[in-house]
Amino acid sequence: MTDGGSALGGADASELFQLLRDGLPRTVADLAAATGVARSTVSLRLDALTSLGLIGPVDPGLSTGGRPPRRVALLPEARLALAIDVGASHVQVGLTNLVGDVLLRRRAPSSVADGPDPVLSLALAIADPLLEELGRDRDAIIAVGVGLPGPVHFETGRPSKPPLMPGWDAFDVPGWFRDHIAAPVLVDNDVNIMALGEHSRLGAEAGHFLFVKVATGIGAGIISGGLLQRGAQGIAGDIGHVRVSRGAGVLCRCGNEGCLEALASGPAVAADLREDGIDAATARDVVSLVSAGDLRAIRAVRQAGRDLGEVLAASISFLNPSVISIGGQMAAAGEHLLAGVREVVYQRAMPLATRNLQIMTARTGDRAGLIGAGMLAIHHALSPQGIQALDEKVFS
Amino acid sequence: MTDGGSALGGADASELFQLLRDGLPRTVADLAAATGVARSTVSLRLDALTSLGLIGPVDPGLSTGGRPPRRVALLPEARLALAIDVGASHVQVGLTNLVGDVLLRRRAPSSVADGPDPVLSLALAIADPLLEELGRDRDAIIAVGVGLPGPVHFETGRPSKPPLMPGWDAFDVPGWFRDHIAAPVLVDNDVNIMALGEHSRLGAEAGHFLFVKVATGIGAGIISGGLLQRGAQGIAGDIGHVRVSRGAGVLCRCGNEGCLEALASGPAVAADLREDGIDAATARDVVSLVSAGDLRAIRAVRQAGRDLGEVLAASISFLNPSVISIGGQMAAAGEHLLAGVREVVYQRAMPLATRNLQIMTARTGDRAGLIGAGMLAIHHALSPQGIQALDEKVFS
DNA sequence: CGGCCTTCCGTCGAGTGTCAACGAAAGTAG
DNA sequence: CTACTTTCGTTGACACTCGACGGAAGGCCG
Repeated sequence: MTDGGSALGGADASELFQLLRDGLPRTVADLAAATGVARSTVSLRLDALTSLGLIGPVDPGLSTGGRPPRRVALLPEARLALAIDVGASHVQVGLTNLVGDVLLRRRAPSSVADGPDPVLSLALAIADPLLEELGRDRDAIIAVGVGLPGPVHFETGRPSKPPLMPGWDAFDVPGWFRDHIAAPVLVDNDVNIMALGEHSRLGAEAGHFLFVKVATGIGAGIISGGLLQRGAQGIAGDIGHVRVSRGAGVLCRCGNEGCLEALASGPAVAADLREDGIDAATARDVVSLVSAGDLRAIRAVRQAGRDLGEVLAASISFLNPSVISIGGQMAAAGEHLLAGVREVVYQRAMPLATRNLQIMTARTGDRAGLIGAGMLAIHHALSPQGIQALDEKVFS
Repeated sequence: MTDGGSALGGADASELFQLLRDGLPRTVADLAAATGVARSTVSLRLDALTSLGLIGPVDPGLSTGGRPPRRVALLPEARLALAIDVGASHVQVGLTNLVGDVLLRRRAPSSVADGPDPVLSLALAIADPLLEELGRDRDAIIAVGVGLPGPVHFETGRPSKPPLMPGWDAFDVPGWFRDHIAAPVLVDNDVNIMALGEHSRLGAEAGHFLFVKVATGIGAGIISGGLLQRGAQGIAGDIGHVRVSRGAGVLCRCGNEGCLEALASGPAVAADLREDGIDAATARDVVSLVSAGDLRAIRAVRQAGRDLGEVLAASISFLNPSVISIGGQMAAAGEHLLAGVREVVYQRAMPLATRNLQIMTARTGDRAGLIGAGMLAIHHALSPQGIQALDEKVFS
């Protein structure tokens, strides 16, 4: 059966595999009950998956008076995902296992404005020593996830008219990788990637989830019904240029006035502080001041939280999320930003929508993007189609 | 094979059927190519579906030099869907065929505040003569769709704390029908239903769609990636209580101030006009005045459009829709309302998001809810699971 | 108008995948 | 150590799917 063809039984082994993707061990009887197929059939399909190397036996289950059932589970280290988080001034590269744990990661300065080839080459140059450290090679990579700081046409993996990334417009990122790694490449914008990363570390209660990145810009990623919502042009969640009430007369780099980003982003808060004679230029400076207990910085951050809360109150009415995570550099200002957000949200939004709503700072911190890039890659590679493609590749 | 069991071959006939749901005729070869299974197998499955009565032969295709291929298609009148649109003061009942055409419909005054039993009984009492008019009976009904003017827990079909519907809270609507019609019952809130109805009459370009109802209240239905987005508590799209800039000091019935609904709803515009000494009480009065060319009414409607546009500009940034339809009674004021909306939207929203965005009045008018209720019912009944359930029911 | 060609339909045997049953295996309890 | 319980791997029966084949239905041409 494995002679040049497929090892997967009825091609339904990939469906069975979906149950094991969470990494938890299961007995054959569990799987038979969950899928409705006979135990003997489950056994056959597990053999196929085992021969692919994706699953393996783990310690047997507890005996209930007879022979203890054997248990199988995903082998998390069977393959790796390569996660690449491209920022404006840095690139972060990591390797994750199949459940999304970041095994190794490394950051390096790199200007996205240098164009695709230098940045992606650097990312690969970082990845190789990481692979070596784990004793693996590029063949161990089952998929690549890439986050870029601008709008991306997800289906093709090409950036679409990114404002901050000269030379990247319509560049075929998956095509570039094709010469270097024989694995599928998924590309999405950095906020979506971070949303996926943070979402993956929350429980199932976060089925309707909003991730907000507050840094140099402000953006959001929407996960609804377990799916990332990208919108018609892939720019859903672009909340940085929604007008807020405090914004009359405040000009934004987008050419409009009163945008959220012009009031609540890191540079905007820093500019506010400079007007008070405080030396601050970036989000990082603001966070340092807040950490140091500077009252004026705290007040400014809280006001930024209120501005953000105004927009989030509207988004809560639209989307009715159950969890909102706030990440990005400014999230390091922690509770002060959130206090402002909550103040306005609980005043403005409808009680039913806020009753079970959690608003919190992102748990994943600066690893959100990397984790998300890994999750995006893994999600694709371990999908039924991905498993079948892998099967055809292995038994070619 | 049909002796007490299932007529559907490998239970995959229901998958094949999905291709035929659009009502277009297809040849066996078409279907074989589309599904990847052998022509002979397709033939067998079509036999099973034919014996269910859902599909049938239509005029053969054009010969390409040999025997012309036979073609099969959905029989749209094989079954009916019962559509019920419950409004605050009226109930509208209709019968649709399997592609969602409304065959007959009737409206009757009915106060939703009378409670579930009187309203639903009335709906059935209207439905029976309609059925008779078509020469059918209740057994012809394959599913029931119900729209209610308040939040609904979709999975269970129970209203959840509706403000305007005393006696309906947590009422088991599908359970009520169980004694009267042996068909699945789907319940959703009226705005979602209208969104489904309007969406079904737009082309595939409306994959990311926003429907806005402007009447006594203001609400929205979101369809993203082809799926209706209901949010964590099923109250997504509740945009009536988002604050707008013109709202300082304007009290809303929700207890807050500055809500969109307090400025741009039918009653709110009517109240504005009364301040100018014009006799107007409801949305209907406002629309009449606009139709009559009353300049003050036109100006008020346009201003309401601007207020709405402010909220929609934000929603465009969040969701990045490709089409926005505006329905509800106030939509009858047509271009004047839209002019205000467009004025603000094109000023505020980002160019990329508005570049390919269509903003229009709902094509389906006051039939939106009815069509949507029918589509909801049909969508469920003709899904793979629905077809299998039907099969088991017929060949029990 | 009849013969020939093209294309499609229905049937039938071969092959494959799935299932329930059965005996062997691997534990626990006394 | 024996009896009992539970699970595992195998195996033959059965159902489903596929490709092939002969017949059927229509167009084309002499």
